[in-house]
Amino acid sequence: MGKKVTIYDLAEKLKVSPATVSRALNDHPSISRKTKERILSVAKELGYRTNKFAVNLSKQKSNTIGVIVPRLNSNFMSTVLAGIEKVANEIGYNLIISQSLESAEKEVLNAKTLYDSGVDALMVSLAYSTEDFDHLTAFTERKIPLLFFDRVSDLPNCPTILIDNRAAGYDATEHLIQQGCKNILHIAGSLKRNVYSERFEGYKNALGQYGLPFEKANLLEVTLDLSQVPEIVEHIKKSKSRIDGIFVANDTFAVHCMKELKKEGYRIPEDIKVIGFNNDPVSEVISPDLSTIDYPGYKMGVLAGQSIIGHLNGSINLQSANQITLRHSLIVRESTLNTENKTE
Amino acid sequence: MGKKVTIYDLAEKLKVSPATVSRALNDHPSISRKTKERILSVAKELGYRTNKFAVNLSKQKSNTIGVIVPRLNSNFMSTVLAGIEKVANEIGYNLIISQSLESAEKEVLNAKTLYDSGVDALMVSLAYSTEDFDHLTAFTERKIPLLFFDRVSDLPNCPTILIDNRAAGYDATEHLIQQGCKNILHIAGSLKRNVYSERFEGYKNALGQYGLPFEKANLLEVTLDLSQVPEIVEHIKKSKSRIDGIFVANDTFAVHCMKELKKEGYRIPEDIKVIGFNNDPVSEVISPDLSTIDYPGYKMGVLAGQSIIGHLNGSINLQSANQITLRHSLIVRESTLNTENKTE
DNA sequence: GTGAAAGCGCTAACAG
DNA sequence: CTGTTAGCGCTTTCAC
Repeated sequence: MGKKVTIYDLAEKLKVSPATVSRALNDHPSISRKTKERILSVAKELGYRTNKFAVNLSKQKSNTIGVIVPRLNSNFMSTVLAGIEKVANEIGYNLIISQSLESAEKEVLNAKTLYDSGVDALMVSLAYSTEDFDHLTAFTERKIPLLFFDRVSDLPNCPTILIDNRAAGYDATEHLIQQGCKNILHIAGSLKRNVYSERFEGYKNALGQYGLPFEKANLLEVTLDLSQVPEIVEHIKKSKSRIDGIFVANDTFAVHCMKELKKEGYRIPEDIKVIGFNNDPVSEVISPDLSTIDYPGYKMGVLAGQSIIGHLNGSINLQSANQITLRHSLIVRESTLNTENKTE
Repeated sequence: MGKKVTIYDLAEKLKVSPATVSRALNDHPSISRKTKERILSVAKELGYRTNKFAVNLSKQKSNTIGVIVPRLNSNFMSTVLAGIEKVANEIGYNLIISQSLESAEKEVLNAKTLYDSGVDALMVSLAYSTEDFDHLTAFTERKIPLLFFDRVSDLPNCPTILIDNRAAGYDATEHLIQQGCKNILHIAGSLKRNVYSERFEGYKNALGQYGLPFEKANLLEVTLDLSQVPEIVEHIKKSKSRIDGIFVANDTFAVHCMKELKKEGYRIPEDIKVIGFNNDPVSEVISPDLSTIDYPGYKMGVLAGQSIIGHLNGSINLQSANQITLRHSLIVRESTLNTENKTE
């Protein structure tokens, strides 16, 4: 592999113009089959490799998609990313991935960097603390496709892809109610984010629907950091009216609550039933295994990728903000088993 | 935010040359404090944003690091990536992440793409099926730093970062032996990859050290796909001499084996002891909780990032191929508890 | 301390 | 079907 072969080298060697070489290399229709072949063969022979820097500058695009996620290392997010990467990779786009670590400031910085890097599109799932979206409107103003997934915003004209969190929250809560729970605790993440606020709404709606009162004390808004598990359990122990069901906004946290509750002598599902969210691998490993809401992360990634690529190719009209809602589903396992017959 | 402000616009407005503007923007020493300030202020005022495409072309570098991993969506890998991203992000490098999906062909393709994209450095963790490394030598030939982590190669002059898999395999096996196991099964991944072959070696060494014979039938080389769990369990049930210990090359697989074994009536650790590898979150969730080897993934990512950046900055000599070995540690939990006193 | 000018390698409008 | 000619926006010698 030699050093730096350019289209000029090829042009010179073949006694044609650089333009012709460029066209041949890009399979331009108006180049004779013959010269195309000659050029291609010499290119291969000399080990020519196209210089993306030059292409990018000339075309003002980079064949690159930027992604900002709260964090890479959660099962759900890495699964989504795997889906995105797969489709991006297949059609030859590179993926620049950055994490906001749930910090709005970092999200802003990342957005700036990606903007300056000249990404052709941006996909984001918002940080906990993000409140305004100026760092993102810069993209839409420049007509750079901007897509939200999972943790979305209400920015106009931006495709979003998510599940119906309200319905999912409703389903989870309804299930607990149907299994006999009367006093259900809900453990939520930051209510600034749609995913948590809507799950909470679903929870409230279900309570209302079944004639159960919503107690303020039964909503715990936390960061879902595992270090908070003990205080949650403490809360449950101290609760005036006995809590007999918990709807947790994610499986990991749910599972660790279960562990702690079991240590404290609670029997699940006899004393207290638990349902999580996400269908994380841990939900199948805990004992009793955890009822949950299946969240199709990989599919979400794939669809997000396809959607953004559609916009990039102009095959979808960016103006008509479209929203894709994926189907979730309730997964019933042992942690919410109705044991009334046995325990009564 | 206006449209496309270039250094020429600034130059014109300020009656200076583009060169001066460029220097000022890059904080070049030979520009007077005064003009520097003027330029900077006008730049801000006009909303100037540097065009990376032009910079890249001019400098022939991209401020971008490529990463190829087998897959994004494993807890271990996403944790490593989180570490890499953190340090890359901090010093202003972008990360292009791609997955080989354990396929050598895809790895080759990804390498080509990243090469053409002009990444300044490449970090890779090899696919199962990769056998030769021509797709990677292209990088070293062009003096592009190439680093391996976790699944490494023996390519000369490439920094690698890993743990001592042989010692870790030894430790795991030794632990089982010390807990009274006499007939230990080892479930390995592709023995083409250092991580698995060396864990296997460690296993064999430990057996030898303790005077236990190594039975070929006790080595199972699998893809570690969960669909293989049933056949593993079948193997255990059918084994001539009763298997009393299993050393599994990763926790996820170990955990699912445990579930299946429990279903089949095996008591863990009484009938059979199990130890995994990675200290994956699931290892703490299964019951009995799983003994394992702690694998510092995040730290590995951080160090890998720092190492490659050191090379990029020239602060480390690329020629002196260095190898960083991280410390692993045995984590003893219930799944390997010696219950002899109780059961005898 | 600042300017002029030559690239960096490729693309694309316009001619022929 | 092919060549000419400007860019794309920034960096960087080499002068002054």
